[in-house]
Amino acid sequence: MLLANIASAQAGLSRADKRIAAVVLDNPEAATSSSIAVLARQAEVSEPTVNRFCKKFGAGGFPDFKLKLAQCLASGRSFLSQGIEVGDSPAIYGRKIFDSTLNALSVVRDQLDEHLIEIVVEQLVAARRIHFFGLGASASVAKDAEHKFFRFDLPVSFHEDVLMQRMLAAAGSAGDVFFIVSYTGRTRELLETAELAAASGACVIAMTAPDSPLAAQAQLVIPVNVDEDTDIYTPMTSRLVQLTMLDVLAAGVSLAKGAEVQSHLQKVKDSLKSTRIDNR
Amino acid sequence: MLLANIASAQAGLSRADKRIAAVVLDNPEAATSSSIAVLARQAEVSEPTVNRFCKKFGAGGFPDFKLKLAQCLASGRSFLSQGIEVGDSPAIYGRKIFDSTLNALSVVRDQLDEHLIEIVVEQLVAARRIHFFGLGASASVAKDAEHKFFRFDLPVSFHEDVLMQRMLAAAGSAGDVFFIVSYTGRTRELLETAELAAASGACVIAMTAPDSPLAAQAQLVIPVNVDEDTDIYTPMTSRLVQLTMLDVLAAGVSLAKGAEVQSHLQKVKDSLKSTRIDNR
DNA sequence: CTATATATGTAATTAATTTACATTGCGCAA
DNA sequence: TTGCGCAATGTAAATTAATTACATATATAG
Repeated sequence: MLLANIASAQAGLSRADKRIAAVVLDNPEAATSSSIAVLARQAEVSEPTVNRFCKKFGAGGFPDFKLKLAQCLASGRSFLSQGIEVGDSPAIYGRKIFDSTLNALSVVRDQLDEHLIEIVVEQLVAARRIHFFGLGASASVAKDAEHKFFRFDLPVSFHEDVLMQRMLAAAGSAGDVFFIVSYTGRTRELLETAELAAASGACVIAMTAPDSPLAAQAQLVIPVNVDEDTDIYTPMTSRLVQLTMLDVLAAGVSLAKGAEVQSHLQKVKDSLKSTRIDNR
Repeated sequence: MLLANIASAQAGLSRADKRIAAVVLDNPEAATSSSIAVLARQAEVSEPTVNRFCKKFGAGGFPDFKLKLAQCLASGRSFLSQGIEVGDSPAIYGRKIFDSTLNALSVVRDQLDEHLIEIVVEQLVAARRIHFFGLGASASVAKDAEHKFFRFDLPVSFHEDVLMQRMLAAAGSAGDVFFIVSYTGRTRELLETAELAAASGACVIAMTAPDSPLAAQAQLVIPVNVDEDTDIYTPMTSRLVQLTMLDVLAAGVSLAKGAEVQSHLQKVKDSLKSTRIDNR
């Protein structure tokens, strides 16, 4: 975050600030453990200039700046905002992908809407039936959700077949929950399905981009607005954010159902044992 | 890392050190931005005692200690090794889940095997056919892989049907790649499928626990050994690690194929346009 | 070309950290 | 029990780091 700010602001900085930025960007790790005097010397700049530089970037002072820098590095954002390029070695593009994923997750973590989670969990626990719908890349997310919630003895189903989705949506009623996963929130079929479901009196929960038509249609929206380049790669980080959010919801459901799910879990686990080669 | 050390050492500390540890563990965030004087006051201890405490835990001094603490927190390990408990609010269990996910990913990031990635990418690019197999929770990972690699114009298929998997494996030949996803690496059906595939001369790539029977069977193993509690929750973090590894492999494939995939991507994207309500 | 604002540096001040040394308290042998 | 020795902790001084106030330089608009 901080590093990215410095990098992007670099062009519009004054002479001295440019030199400081260059030193910091060149070796951020070193910067986190140097004193203001060392940094000033390296940038060939006076100490107060370094201090002012820090304040310009939102830090309370030099120590605070170092702190933020360290956090920025540790949170795996070192390769942030650096797209994958043609010459990248596996180690480099691997790191870039992990870093951007880590970044996306930590941003979402810091913006978790406690109240929303509470409400969605309530809806899921109370539902007569829960349908997970998704298409394309979001289908595997929905599929994962089905598998996860099934373990908690919820009446779940998953469909990626558009016709099935429509039929179920049209046949919905109060007590049914339609949980629709979509990265864009603009897929026509899912929108129509959401409309049908809403019209039939069911509860529509959308995990999608917050400003999308699908979000507008849904009763509850779990916002997933990760900026990413989908030109070359399919949604990567957004999908992981979605899955992690589902993990959170699943945890909420299991806490809400409490002991009730334990026996069901045991049955599921027992049924899996015989499929493993050493019966563990 | 640091926090975990302090927590585990806590019992064997002296009176003053115990008090410092308690203050730090109680509010690590605050500790990162307080001065040694403030911390000493809170722990009702002298400043040099705090300083010595820092050095005991491998820091060069108090500032270095704060740095390490900040890194530890920023890397999403604050709630680490703290399981979800019954009284947890959504904000708490949400954070715990995100934190453990973040931690798992950053551990894997720091252990990426560049050479392995290179080899797997080569195999995928050269393959005549690629079959993604998985069962249960791993099925949605395999499904995601299919969707992702399809975009790169690779001859992919996905099956979660055990019979289909067996038939395809038995009918395999050199040039076929069987990419098998399994958390445990002990599922009998997948093992037998892997044996069949290997016997038919195909290449078996397993994304699974490194010390499992499936790993032993495979020609290439992408190790995913995340410790997690699967008693209550289905594999969460391991699944995300698997998906992210697949993202890395996909990036590798797209880099390897270069311009060749661009036109295919465009075709896929064009075909999706009309399914979106505003033709974006 | 001057007035004004902005950027940078110098030196002094203040705060933070570390070091050196003194004191306390505790276990243990005589 | 008493006093020796050692580890733990504290005190105060010295060092180092960071910030502030102010002076000077540099650029910019009129």
